[in-house]
Formats: sequence, C-alpha cells, structure tokens
Amino acid sequence: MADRKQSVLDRDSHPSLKESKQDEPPNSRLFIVCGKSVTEDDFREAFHKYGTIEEIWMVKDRTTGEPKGVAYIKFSKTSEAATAMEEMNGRCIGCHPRPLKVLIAHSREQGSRRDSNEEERLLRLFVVVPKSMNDSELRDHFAQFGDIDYVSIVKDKNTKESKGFAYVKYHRVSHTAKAFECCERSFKPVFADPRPPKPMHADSSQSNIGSASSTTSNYDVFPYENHTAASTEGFSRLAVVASSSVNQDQLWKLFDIIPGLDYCEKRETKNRQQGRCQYTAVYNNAQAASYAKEKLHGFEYPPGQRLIVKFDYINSEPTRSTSTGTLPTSTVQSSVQYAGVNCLTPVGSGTRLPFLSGLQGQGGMESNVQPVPTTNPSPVGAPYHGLISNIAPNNAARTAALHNNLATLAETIAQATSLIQAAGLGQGFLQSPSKHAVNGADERNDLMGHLEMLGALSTQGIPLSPNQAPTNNNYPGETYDPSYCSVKLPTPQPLAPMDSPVGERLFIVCQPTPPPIYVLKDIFGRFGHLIDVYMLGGRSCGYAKYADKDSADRALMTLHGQEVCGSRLKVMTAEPPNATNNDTLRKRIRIEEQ
DNA sequence: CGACGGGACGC
DNA sequence: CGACGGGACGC
Repeated sequence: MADRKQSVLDRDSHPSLKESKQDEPPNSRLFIVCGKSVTEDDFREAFHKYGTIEEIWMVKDRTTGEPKGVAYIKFSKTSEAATAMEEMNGRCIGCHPRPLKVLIAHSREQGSRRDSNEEERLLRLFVVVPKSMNDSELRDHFAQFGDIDYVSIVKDKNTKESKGFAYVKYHRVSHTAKAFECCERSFKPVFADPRPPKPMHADSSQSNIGSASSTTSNYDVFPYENHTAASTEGFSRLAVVASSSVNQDQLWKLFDIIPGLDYCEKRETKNRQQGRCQYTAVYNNAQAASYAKEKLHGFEYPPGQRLIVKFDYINSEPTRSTSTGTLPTSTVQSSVQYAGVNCLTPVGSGTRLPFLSGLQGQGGMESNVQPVPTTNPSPVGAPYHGLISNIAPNNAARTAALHNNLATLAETIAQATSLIQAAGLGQGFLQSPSKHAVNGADERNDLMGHLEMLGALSTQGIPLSPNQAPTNNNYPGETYDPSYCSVKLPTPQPLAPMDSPVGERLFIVCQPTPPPIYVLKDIFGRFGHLIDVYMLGGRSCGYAKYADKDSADRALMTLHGQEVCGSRLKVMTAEPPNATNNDTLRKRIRIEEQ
C-alpha cells in the first residue's frame, strides 16, 4: 500500500536515518532478554553458528552504564535470526543461570509495543501470484520451504476471480523466512501486515487506567493456545499481595475499577510477611483478570507500596509467592524471575514459544520450577566470592585437579574473568587483590597465576613480551599495569611499510576519549603487519590499516571490548570508504533489486 | 520510444 | 519484568 512505499521513500530521502540497515532484511534482528552478567562474547559464542552476525549490541543504562539484561543481535539474513530464535529461546548460555528469552526484534518505529496478533507477523507472507494460479499450485511451490498452515488466494467476492495476490502461512518462523528468501522472486514476498485486531467485547476494555496500551491486554497473555474453559478458569483468579495499610474494602474498590470483578477477599496464610497481606481477586472472565494483572501489578497503592498481582491457578499448590517464601531472598528472586520461561519453553518446540512474554515469572509456577542447574550459578551482585572459591580453592587437591585439565581450567577462568568484567571489578581487583575476600598470599598468587595464564591463552598462544613476563614470582600481576590494557598483549611487532597494500581495515571507537595515538599504535601494532592507526581529527573514532587480514582479525578478536588507558575500545571491520552515505546505499539497493 | 504495476485477508 | 547507541574516512 501507499504506506509501505512511503516509508521506504522517507528512509531513502532522509540523510539523518543512518539506522536504515538495521531492519534489513526484515526480521533479521533479535531482541534478547538475558541475565545482566551475560557478555557480548557469550552471545557471539552461542549464536555464531546460526549465521553471519553483523552486530551485537548490549543495552546499557544511559547514565549508570549498568547492563540492562537486554541485547540485540543483528544477523545478515532473516532465516538466520529465525533459526537462532527457535533454537536458543529458553536456553542458557555461558555460566549464566537465567534462560534467554529470544524474540525477533520489532522495528524501531514499533518499539516495545506488542501487537495483538503478534505471531502472525512472522508466519505469514503476502505474495503476488499470476491470476491464473490456483491454491494447489501455489501450495506446491511454497511447501518446499516448510510446513504450510494455509495458502489463500484473494478472490473477488462476486466473480470469484483471483485478485492476483495471496497469503501463505507457515507454522514456524524459520520456514516463513526460508520462503521469504528462496521462493521465486516473481512472488515478491513480503511479511504480511497483521490483520486488524478483532473488536473486543464491549465490557472489559473500558477502564481508564493506562489508556495507552489498553488494546494489548488479551493476546499478550494468551498468544499460544485457545484455552479451554477449564484452563482459562485459572486465569480468572488473581493472587494479590498488598501492604497491610490497605484493607480489603479498599482493595476491592481498586480491583473493581476493572469491570468483571466477582469478589476480592483476604486470604489467610501460614507464612505471612510483616506488613503485607494476601488477597484473592476473582473476575468473571480471564480477559478482565489479565488486564487487572497487567495494570495493577507493581502499582503503588498506597504510594511507595507496590502491589504484587499474579495469576492464581485453581489447581496449583498453595502459592509460595515472592513475598512470603521461606527460601533465602536471593534464591527466591532468581527462581521466580525465570520460572515461567523455564517451565513453558521446551527447547526446540517451535515458533509459538517466543510469545510467552506475558507469562514470564507469573504466579503458580515457581513452586515447582527451579532454575536450570548450572555449574556455577553466580548471584548477581556477589560474583566475587563464588568466583574466588572456584578458581582459588583452599585445598591443594582441588588445585591439582584443576591443573590436570588445562581446558577446564581455561574455561573456568574465562567465565570468571567475564564475570569480573561484567561486574566492572576487573581493574580494582587486579590492582589490589588484598582488599577482597582472599584468604592469603597463596590463594592470591594462585588466582593471579590463573589470570596470567588466561591472558596468554586469550591471545592465541602468542608469548608474552619479555618486559611483561612475570619478573616477580610472588606478585606476577604487579609487573603488568592493567590500566594500560585490560587484556594481555602479544609482544611488540614491527610495523608494515606505509605503502603496503591494505589487507584489512579496522574501525575503532574509543569511549569516552581515545588514548594517545602512540598507545594505539603500540597496541594495534602487536598483532603484526600494522600499516598505520589514525583517529579522525578530534573525534573518538578512527581506523587501523593492516597489510595482513589475519593480523587484523586477531587484533579485532583480542581488543574489541577491552579497556585501554581508561578508554573502552570497540573494534570492528571497517566498511569500505564512502559506503555509508545514502547515495551509494541507494545505488547498492537498486543493483541488488535487479 | 520512455519511466514505475500489481497488492491486503482465512481458519 | 524487558525495546533502541554511537561511530565513518587524515596528515
């Protein structure tokens, strides 16, 4: 339609929109919710096998820089992203206990808004067909890409003649993506616009709370199944925890704002928590209950006292909600946080799973769900102690065992290091280990030695330079100033002649400000065959030119994400010169379309 | 010679 | 709870 064409034109003619590539091809970007300690490298390792990763972006808080537990991964192809989503949703990566939630990212314009019939967005293609083509011919062509839900040629209501276009719907996003990419180009496939949502029942949607998102209530919570009456019943009951400064009548009136409330009553519980009371609120329909949960969960009533509102499944065991549990706080929080995903997301069971968002962490499930066991669950906020007990054990036997298996050791340390870095503690730790919970010189040396080893391993076996090698066996860490570079570097190497042919160029971004240029030359030069490094005048980015592609790739692998002289580096392969302006971009697109 | 079609709904 | 950054071509 006109809309679609217009948006393309807008993007092409707007020089300011440099992000135009991020949603092309469509649905090739993942939106991932993860534990806050997960690193970019964890993602790269776990996702690279699904295709070509163009970018990984870890979202951080704008002011504090704290990771938000959200990441975007851009693949070069839609089908790569689709397969990665299907394979990785609900799974754990690295040593992080929380299962990932992996979704196809919305366009920037759509943002976090969820459409009512969200799943169709990724399962249905709109195609142009010859007027003479019938359903079975259409199906024959598209069946080669996966299991078809239906094909539907749009016909004139009166004459029954084909209008020349059709819909093809699959059961799996990856199949839709394959068809999108591989079907005959004459079909001009596009992901079909979602059908307009069905008008809702007149009653329950009229609340004036949270008007902006009032259309999202129903499908957000039930996107997967057509619930039977029995299973829906559980969704009509809510378990509520409120401050004891609120009485039953007040709470009743609050929940009665959403039409359909049957009753709201206090619940007597054994393990009650100081200052909090539990209630049951029952609606006469699941939609109303769902809506109430969405709007009132977390609502401060009275101000400063958040309500907890969850579904209360009729046949579930007596709830052990977050606020009344007897487990240690940290355990309860973490299991609740991902109980929903864990429980409801069997690996590899298909495309419907990503839309479970509305159910995550909601009531009735945490009582019998535990986090996926991991070798080393490290509670966020206290990565330190667990870490040290892992890699600096107190008994010699354990140490010896570790040394017997170099691979295990390296992996353990790699995980530990990423935890340290994720916690932002790397520097302080390396510089003053004695401040931390280490029990003595032996353990400290052990730990520092391991980290030393990690440094050597992480630079792919390149030996340490003589002037960085430990000269003091008791305090090897002190011979290397980690504020220079947060990773061990290879020994300095000669530069390549200035007139060498360029084998590969790296694009470098330094945050917040670039280190002195001689530092960059030293660091990037240590991978060999460096022709030159330069920063763009007065800015925080620049280029490194290498005569040898392998050298450049090693530099990228080692230095990306590292800190040099207090500046965080981003290192990526540079686009060819002038490839970023819109004229050439448009030309390239034109050529590809031919 | 000469410039942008066709194209939005089913189980 | 969990949605959008910064950074592109020198001397």
